[in-house]
Amino acid sequence: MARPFNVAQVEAKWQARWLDEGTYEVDNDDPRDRFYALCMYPYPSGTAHQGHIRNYTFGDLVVRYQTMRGKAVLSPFGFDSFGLPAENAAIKAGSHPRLFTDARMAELKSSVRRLGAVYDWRREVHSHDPQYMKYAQTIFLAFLKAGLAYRAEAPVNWCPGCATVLANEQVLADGTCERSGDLVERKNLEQWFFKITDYAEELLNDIDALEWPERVKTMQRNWIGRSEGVEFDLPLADDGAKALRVFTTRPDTGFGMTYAVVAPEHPLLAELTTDGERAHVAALVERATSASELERTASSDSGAGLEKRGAFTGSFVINPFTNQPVPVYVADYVLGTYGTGAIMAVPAEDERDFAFATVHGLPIVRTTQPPVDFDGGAYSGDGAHINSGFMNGLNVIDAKRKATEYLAEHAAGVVKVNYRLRDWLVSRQRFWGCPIPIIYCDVHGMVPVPADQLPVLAPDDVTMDKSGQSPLATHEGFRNTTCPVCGGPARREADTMDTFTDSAWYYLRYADPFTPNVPFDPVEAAKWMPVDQYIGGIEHAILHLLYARFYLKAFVDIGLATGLPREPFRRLFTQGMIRLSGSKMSKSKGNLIAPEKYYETVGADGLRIFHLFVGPPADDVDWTDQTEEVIEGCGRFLDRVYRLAQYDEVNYHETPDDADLAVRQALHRTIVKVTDGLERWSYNTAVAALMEMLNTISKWARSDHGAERAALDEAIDTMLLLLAPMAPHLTAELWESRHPGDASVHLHQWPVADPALVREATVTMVVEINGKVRARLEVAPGLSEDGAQSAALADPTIVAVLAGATPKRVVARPPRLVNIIV
RNA sequence: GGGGGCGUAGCCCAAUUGGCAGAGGCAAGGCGCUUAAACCGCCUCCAGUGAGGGUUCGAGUCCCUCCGCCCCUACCA
Repeated sequence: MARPFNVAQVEAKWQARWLDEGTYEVDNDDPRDRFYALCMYPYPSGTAHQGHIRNYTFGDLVVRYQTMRGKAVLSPFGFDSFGLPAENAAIKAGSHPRLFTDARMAELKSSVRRLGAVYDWRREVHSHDPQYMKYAQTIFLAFLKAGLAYRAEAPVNWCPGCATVLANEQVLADGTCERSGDLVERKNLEQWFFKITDYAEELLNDIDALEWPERVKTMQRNWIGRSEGVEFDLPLADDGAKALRVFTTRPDTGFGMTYAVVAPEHPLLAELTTDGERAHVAALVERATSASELERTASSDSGAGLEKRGAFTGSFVINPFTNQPVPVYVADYVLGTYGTGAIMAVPAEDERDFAFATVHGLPIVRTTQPPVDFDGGAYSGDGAHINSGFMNGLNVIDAKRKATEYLAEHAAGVVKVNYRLRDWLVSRQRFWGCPIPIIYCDVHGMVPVPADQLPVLAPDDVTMDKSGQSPLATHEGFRNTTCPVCGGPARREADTMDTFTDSAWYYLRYADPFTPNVPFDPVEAAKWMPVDQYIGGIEHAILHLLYARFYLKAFVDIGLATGLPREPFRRLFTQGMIRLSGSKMSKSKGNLIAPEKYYETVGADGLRIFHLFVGPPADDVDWTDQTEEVIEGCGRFLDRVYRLAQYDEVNYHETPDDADLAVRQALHRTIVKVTDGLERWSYNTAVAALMEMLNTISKWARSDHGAERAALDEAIDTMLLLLAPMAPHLTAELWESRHPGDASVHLHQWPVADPALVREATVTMVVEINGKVRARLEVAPGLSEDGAQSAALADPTIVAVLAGATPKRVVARPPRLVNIIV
C-alpha cells in the first residue's frame, strides 16, 4: 500500500523522542491529580503477539488520554520473568534460564516500544532481579513471622521416570509425564503454604465494592465458595464415647441419612475398618490416593455422573435423628481436605449420595416432598418435610433452624462456615524461581535466613539436564550452608516460590521502585495506590487477582503497607482473546500472527486503530481472511487524516455561514461521542465517530462552497487531539507541522465540547399511528407532552390519515415520538 | 452437571439502555481522475435483529421455551 508519508520514519522519530525526553516519566510528588494505569506485567515470551498488542494498545490509550485530562499518570512496565517455559527452554538448549529470559525480555521490550506504548522505564521491575528477589524473600519471612506461612505435607505430581516433581501443566491429559511418558504418581512432600484462608471472608466480602466485570467477580466468589452449615457428631455404634464428626449444609435432611462416608485420607478410617473389610478398604484407599487427580476424574465430564467408588468399612454410626445405626463407607467422592473429611449421606436429597446409594444398594428415604411432576432421583429443592419426626411439614429454611437446634442439643452440633478456598501452596520444586529463604539445621530445625544475608540467589554454575529435576536440589554449593544460629552444618531449602508470589505485589514496587532495602515505602506507594485502571486477560480472573488481593490485605495487617487501601485494583478491565480459526491465539499453539508485517504497511498507529476499531474491547477478536483488509482500511483512515491535514486547495471564505456552523456542531458532538466512548470502553464506536467526522470535514473542505478558515483549523486540530491517544505518532507529526514550535499534541488538554454547539436546535419527532410511522415533525427539544400531542394531531398528514376518527389513546414521548392508537 | 456470555446486511460491528433498525469499516458494484491500472475522490446496493411465545401503545433491547457457538468450573457435602 502506498502511503502518503513515511510511516516507519515518523514512528521511529516520535518513539525516540518520547523516550529521550522522558515524556511519560512521572514523579511520586507530582502535584497533579493522580492516575495509576496498569497492564498486567507479562511473562517474557519473546516478541509481542496480537494479544500483547491489544493489551498495550488499550493501556497506552488510557495513559495518554488521562494525561491529556491533566492527570499525573503512572505507567510502569516490567516482567514476570520467572517460570517454567524458560526452564524448559534452558533444558532443551542446555543453557541457563537467565540467558533465555534476558533475550526474550529484550525482544518484548523493543516490541512494545515499536508499538509506541509509553512507560516510565525508570520503574521497570523484573521478578528475577536480585533486588526484587530480596524483597520477595523479605515478604516471605514477614509472612512466616506473622504466622501466615507454614509447612505441611501435601501431594505433588511425581514422575518416576524423571525422578522429579512435575508442575500441573507438565502432566498430560491422560495422566502421563509430558517428557518421559511415565504414569505420574502422587507423592507427599513437606511444602510451604500461605494462609490465604484466614482472609477468605474478607476476600469474599470486599468483592462487592470492586468496579470489576461481573463475571470475574462471580468467578472469585465461586472460587472462594463460602458455605454455611452444621458440624456435628455421629457416635460410633459399638463405642458411644467415640464419634465421627461430619459437616452438612442440609441438617434438615438428617432423618434421611442412611449411611455415612469418610474420605480415603480420614484419620479414623483405620479404626473404623473391621478385619473382614480391611482388604477392600485398603484397595480403595490405594487406588484413590496413589492415582493422579486426572485418573480419578477422567472417566466422565460430569462431576455428579462420576463412577461412585467406595467400600464398606464394617462399622456403624448412630444417626442422631433416628437413633438407628447406619453403615460407614469410605469413598473417594468425599474429600479429605474439605469440612471434616466425612459426611452424613442423604441419597434422597443429594445427587452424589443418590448415585452412590444406587450403585451400592443403600436405602433411600425422602425427607422433602418433591413436586408432583418430579421425575425421580435426588431432590434438593424446597418442599414440605416428610418422614422427619419433629420437622414434618416444615419447609427447608424452618426445618434447618429446627435441625440445627436439635443437633446442638443432642450431637455437639455447631454452626460452621466452610470455604472451598484452600491455603496457597507456594513451594515449587523448580529451579527458575525465587528460592525460599529457609535453612534447616539438625540442631535448630528450621531457621529463617537472616535479613542481612538476603537475597538467597540460585547458583549460576548449573546444568539443566533432561531429567527436569531442579539443580537446586543437588547443587552441593547451594544446599550446604551453615546454621545462622549455631554456625553448624545445615542445608538450604531447595524449593522456590510459586511465580504467582511475584505477581502478587509487583504493582507496589512500581509505585515506589526507588526506596532501597524494603519492598516499598508505604508512604510512597500510598501516593498511587490503589491502581485506578488494571487491564489484562480474563485468564487471570481467579488466581492472580485473588493472590494480589490477599497479599495487600496481609501486608496492611502485618505492617508492610500501613496506610494503604486493602484492595489493590479499583477498576479492572479484561480484554477479549484473539482467536484464529476458532482457537485461542497463543505461543503454545503456534498460531501467532506477528505484528511486524503491519508495522511496515499500516504502522503501529494503523495496527492500534485496528485493535480499537475491530469490535468491543471486551469481546474476542476473530482473526479471519478479512482481517488483513480491515487493517488496510485502518491505515487508509490514517492516510485520509494525513491528506486532510495537508490539504491546501480549500476555497476559504471569510464569514462563517450555516455550513460552517453545521460542521462545528458535528465536531462538538464528536468530542462528546469520543470522550464518552473512551470513558466507557467503547473504543470501537469512538473510532467510528472520528471516521464519521473525518468524512464530514473532508467533504466540507473539498467542496466548491469551501470553508471558513478558523472553523476548518478548529476542526482539524480538534480531530488530531481526539485521535492522539489512539494514533500517537501520526497526530504528533501532524501537530508539529501545523504548529511549529508548539508543545506536543500529547501535552495539550483534552478538547471540551461547547454545550451551545452540542445542543440540537430542533429534533425530528416521529408521529406513528398504531405503531406505524406516518409523519415527521421538526420540534424543539424541550417540547411538552401536551405540545407534542397537539402538534402531532394538527399535522396535515396525520389529519388526513385519521380521516375524522377519534384516537383511542395518544402516547406522547417528546421530543422523540408520538404514537396515536385508533 | 453448575455458572456466565454471544447470536442484528455477504462479513466485522452501531443503535441515546423500551421509542424511526444503521454510525463506522470490510467486501461487492458504479461514476470521476488516469493512456491504463493502482492510489485517490464520490456514489450505490444489502438485514427487520437465531426460532417460537409472552409483557407493552411500542421489543434488537424486558420475561419464558428452544436452537447454535464460545468461555469458566468441576464430586466442596
